[in-house]
Amino acid sequence: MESVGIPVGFFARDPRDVAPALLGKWLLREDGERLTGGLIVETEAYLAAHDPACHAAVGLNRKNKSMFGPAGRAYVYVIHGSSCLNVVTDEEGLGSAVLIRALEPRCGIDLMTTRRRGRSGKRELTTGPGRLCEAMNVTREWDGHDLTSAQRLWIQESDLTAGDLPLRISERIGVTSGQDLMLRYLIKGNPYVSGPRRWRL
DNA sequence: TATAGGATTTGCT
DNA sequence: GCAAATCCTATAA
Repeated sequence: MESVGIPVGFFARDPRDVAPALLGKWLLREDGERLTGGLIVETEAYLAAHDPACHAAVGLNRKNKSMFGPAGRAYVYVIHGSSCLNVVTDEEGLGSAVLIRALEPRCGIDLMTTRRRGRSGKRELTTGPGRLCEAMNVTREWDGHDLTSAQRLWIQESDLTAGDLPLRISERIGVTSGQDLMLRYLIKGNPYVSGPRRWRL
């Protein structure tokens, strides 16, 4: 597989457009000679305006500043002890992102299993935002990393076209505000989407 | 230094 | 399906 990044312009638009377009794309991680990663199957959009659940809603601070940076960069935060990976969207300064919630694991399964401390269940590897970060060794240190760079941690095109995949949209998971907003995007029927089975049918 | 809270995960019923 | 564990972060004292 050849490493090719995605142009910044893909990310520099409304997260409600970016989030569904990311479905079916690769999220890859290379450290040393070891490649891990998979196909994105579930995302959530966090909006720059009128979205109380978005971390940018409180204004720019030390923790969320990368959210206001250039599109295509990583925004990594920690919650309940777990890291979560986002891609920054929109024009610089607005403060929006897409949370990557689940992958279909494809590369470096063994290494990801090790990082997940032996949890080898098919849905225990990269199903859930905290789990996929643990499996791919993504921590807060990756905050601000350029995900268009095709190096070390990046997103790239696959053979799949997001528009051809069966799309389902729902409320976001876990948020305590803005629950009514339909901003979660998933590949319908994909077994690696988080949550109970009925939520992905 | 103490405390509350959160875009989670896990285990048990 | 639910509740507890976990644990970092921010805020206040």
